[in-house]
Amino acid sequence: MDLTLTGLAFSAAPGEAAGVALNGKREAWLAAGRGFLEDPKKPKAVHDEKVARLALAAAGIELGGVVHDTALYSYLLQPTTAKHALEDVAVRRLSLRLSGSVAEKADFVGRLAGLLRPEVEGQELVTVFEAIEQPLAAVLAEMEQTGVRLDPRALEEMSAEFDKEIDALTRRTYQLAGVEFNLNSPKQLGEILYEKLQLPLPRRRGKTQAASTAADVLEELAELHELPARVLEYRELAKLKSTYIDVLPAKIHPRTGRLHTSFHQTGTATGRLSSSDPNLQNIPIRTELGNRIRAAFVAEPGWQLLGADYSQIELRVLAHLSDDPVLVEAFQRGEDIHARTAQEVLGVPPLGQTGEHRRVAKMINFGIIYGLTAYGLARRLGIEPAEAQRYIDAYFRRYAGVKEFREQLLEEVRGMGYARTLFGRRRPIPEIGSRNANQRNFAERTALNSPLQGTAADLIKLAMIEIHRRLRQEGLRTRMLLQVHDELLFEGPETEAGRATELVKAAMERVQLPGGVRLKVPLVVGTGLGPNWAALK
DNA sequence: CTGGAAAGCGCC
DNA sequence: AAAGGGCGCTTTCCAG
Repeated sequence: MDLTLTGLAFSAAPGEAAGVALNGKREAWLAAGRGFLEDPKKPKAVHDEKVARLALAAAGIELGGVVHDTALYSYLLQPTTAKHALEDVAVRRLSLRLSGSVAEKADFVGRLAGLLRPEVEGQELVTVFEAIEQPLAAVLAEMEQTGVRLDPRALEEMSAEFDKEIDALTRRTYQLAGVEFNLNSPKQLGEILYEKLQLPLPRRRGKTQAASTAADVLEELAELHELPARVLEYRELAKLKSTYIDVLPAKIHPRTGRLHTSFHQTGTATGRLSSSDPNLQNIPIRTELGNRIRAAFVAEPGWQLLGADYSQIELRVLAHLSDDPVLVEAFQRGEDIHARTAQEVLGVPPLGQTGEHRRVAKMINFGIIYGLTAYGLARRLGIEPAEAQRYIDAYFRRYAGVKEFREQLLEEVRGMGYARTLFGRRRPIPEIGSRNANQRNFAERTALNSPLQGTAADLIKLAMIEIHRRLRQEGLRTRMLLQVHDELLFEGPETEAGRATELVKAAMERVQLPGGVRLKVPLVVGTGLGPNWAALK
């Protein structure tokens, strides 16, 4: 089909998806497709630009022919703005409101493409758009449509079991409090802890100065009284039950029998994806009970799940961007980075290191990525701020390249007003020049973190595009299911698991930066196969 | 009854 | 004055 597409819009009736393509003469074609997924919770409409792409494909319009995407343009230009649906962008950029007709949408898309494309070009965002976001959209659409299999019976069993335990913990807590109250209410719990039981009031936190009952506070109070200990147990169970155990089975699609998340490509300030309805990027893994929920994500009979994750990707990006000799050398030699930091900062040679040394070093490494303060590190390590400050000073002495990088980066962001990833993706940080120290400190943490988190996001997105292409090229049936920031989940026939593993690992390790740039440090990828998501060892 | 803010917490 | 970056979901609580 000979179309010069200059835009994409979307509109949908129940069970139907429609794509609108627009050419240079502002004539619109409507391509409708039936049989796309309906959201059982929202039977009204599909309403998603990725589905519109599939509708176009169904009508024989090549996805490769699409050259503009106004939602993605708008996002790349203003990633800290929340909404990029056509309605929102039209109001923001054209001061025009949609009346609803498909032809009007097509018209607006055309006008917006003409307005936004030159801005994208002027801000050197074309590479990010063409090499990353545009090709990624179709990959995400396919992942959403594929969905992931969930064993609802496993969760139903857990539901009954959790009910019993939650009930027992509730009764025990009431007994310890000497009164019944709403355990889900931090306000009521605070009254019990700090008034009735006279437990020591923690430092007031947050803008409301409410008496905190957060987990780290309760952990300390648990040394003094049984009640906070039981509340912590109650909270873990209640959280898992209300957020996952009771919700996920209800979201299994009646026609596919699988769970279909939505991946949002225009939802984060840094370039990461997000996931919702349900969010499959926050499935529990940390605790024993949580891991049982993860184990309910399973492969079809005769198939296996394949997991692949980047190891320490943000620290590797930091090594590349900063060119710090110690950090680069450590990664080039394949060292355990937390052990190396323990050696550099705590002065303990690898063979003399205890678990505690490593825990502290790990906290410091993570803290660096997030722009830690002495106070924050002290609170997390349970030490004095002065001691934490000595660690931070020691870190920047030993990793002088990181210190230098941070200073140059802040200087650049002050001058430009935005931070950039290795690929040129931007994040505006206007508060970097604020006279309010609070705002400015926050901005400086953002300025350091955004290029690290954002470059890591760029890298895995590139890997996803390449993996999708190669799986297809090799004729494999293995399909991509989920992305969880530095991890990918696949499902495929057992018979091709070996080939798929090699393909995925190779693509992730050899991910090519636009312009043929190579990272100064290797990208290390771990893989695992198993019948369920918790068993990918 | 609905919407939104807050608190809290799941993940990377 | 706050005190580590990025998300989404649940519950409570309160205002309209």
